[in-house]
Amino acid sequence: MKEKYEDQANPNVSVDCVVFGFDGSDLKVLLVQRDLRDNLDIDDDTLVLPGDLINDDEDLDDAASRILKGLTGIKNIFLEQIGAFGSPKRLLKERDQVWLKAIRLEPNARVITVGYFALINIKNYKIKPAGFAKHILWQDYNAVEELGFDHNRILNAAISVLRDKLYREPVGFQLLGKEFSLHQLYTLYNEIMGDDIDRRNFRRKMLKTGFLKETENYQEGVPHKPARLYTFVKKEFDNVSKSNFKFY
Amino acid sequence: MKEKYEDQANPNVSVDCVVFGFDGSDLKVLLVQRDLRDNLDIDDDTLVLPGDLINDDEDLDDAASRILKGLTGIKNIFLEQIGAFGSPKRLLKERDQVWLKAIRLEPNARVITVGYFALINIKNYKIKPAGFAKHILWQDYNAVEELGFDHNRILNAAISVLRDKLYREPVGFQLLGKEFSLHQLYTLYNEIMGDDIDRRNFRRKMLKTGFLKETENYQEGVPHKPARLYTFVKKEFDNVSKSNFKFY
DNA sequence: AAACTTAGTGTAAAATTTACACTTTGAAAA
DNA sequence: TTTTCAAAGTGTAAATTTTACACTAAGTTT
Repeated sequence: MKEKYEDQANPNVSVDCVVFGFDGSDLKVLLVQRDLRDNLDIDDDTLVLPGDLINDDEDLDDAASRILKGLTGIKNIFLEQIGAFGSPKRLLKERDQVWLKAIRLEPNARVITVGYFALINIKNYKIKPAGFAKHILWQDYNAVEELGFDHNRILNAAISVLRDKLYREPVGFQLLGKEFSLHQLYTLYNEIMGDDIDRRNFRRKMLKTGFLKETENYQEGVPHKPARLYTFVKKEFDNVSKSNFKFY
Repeated sequence: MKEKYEDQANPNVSVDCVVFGFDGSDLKVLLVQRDLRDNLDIDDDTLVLPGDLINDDEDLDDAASRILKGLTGIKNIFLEQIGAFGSPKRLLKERDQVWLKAIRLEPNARVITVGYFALINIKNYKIKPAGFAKHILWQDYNAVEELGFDHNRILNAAISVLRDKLYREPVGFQLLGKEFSLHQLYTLYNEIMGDDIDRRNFRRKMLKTGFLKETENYQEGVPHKPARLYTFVKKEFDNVSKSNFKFY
């Protein structure tokens, strides 16, 4: 495995991605089991965020895109930087050291990592089945336990950023399909914010923004009155002065 | 100069600090003229943000603190990370290359930098005079022109973060002395937000927060009615649920 | 046809935000 | 000592936004 990094990887800087998805009722995070991913013969079922060292000629955003492309096959994912994580102790847990020694050319190098968070529509994009699939899982955000390295810390930072953004920018739409019902959007907000939003007020406020355009389509195959589907109109959002804007 | 970095510096990661100050009417940024700072015999009056490579055993925040301690002599400065800046082209301007070759052991190394922003009370802390002083200046934020490297980009990110924070958290107080008048606070908000805030509404809203405690002291030496001075009570802020809180 | 499930709708009260102008106080100038 | 200057300090009414709250409609399943 080691030669994988020989050419161009910068031994001191990595990128890790928190990929959020929403399955209609729960917030999910994409995790990988690193020993399986890396085909290592070590006893280690530790879950980690997808990540990698950056290449020396590669921008940070591009490194994150590359990783996500590898995982999902999708090129244009909503992706945003969270920040840099650089504790000198961030790689010192025992199992992390075992993994590093097994895979890195310079296992003792100081590595700082740059966290990204990505939002994808879990239904549209099946995880690329090739090779990867069995080492990757969508885990319930609330069920995440101890991850490798300092990845819990990165995940915490990501959820904060997500909540903050959800409140001020129309990012929630990234997690849903092109057309969605107001109820789906409502469930998403309620779940991620952990809050108890008034359904009627939420609906009114969302519609008032002007970012939602109603379509002529309705839910199908549901055992109750089908809801009208809406799409998100980005143009409208860009027009509005973003400052002071609150989403619910 | 080169030996300075030999021991422990990590050639691939640096930290740059945007230090904001407020002189009572204008927002200021701390800049350094790098050739003078580094005692280099090159013709280069380029201004840059204070920054340095990190040491290999040093956390990112600590590196930023170290830099600010060196500049100002103060240990506990309000300091927050902005994010990582890692374009592979960020060091390629011609004058930047000259500087790198003059000072770095590995001038061609890929360097990503982590931006920080700091708020200090410009009046309380004179810039450490020793050696540094003549290479350092407080420049009007609005008068900043082209800086070295990608530092304009970092500065832009910093001002966005500052505005955002000012709006939601009581960070403005970091820029003022322990006791301050409402007018000073008002001027600060008006200046940084570039906005035109109603004076009476601002006053009412600020007082209503409960974070301000009035003292028995008044301005002295001003050629008009002296204003009552207030202090900031952090305890109150921590009590309030921070979410949804808006400052003006 | 009845039961179930979610869709979809309006209003009144409370809270917040906005716009707006005059009097007070102390220092400096006349 | 009187006048002038500059900022301090103060209240209200109208508009807007937020909140709390409950029933009918529509389609599916039993």
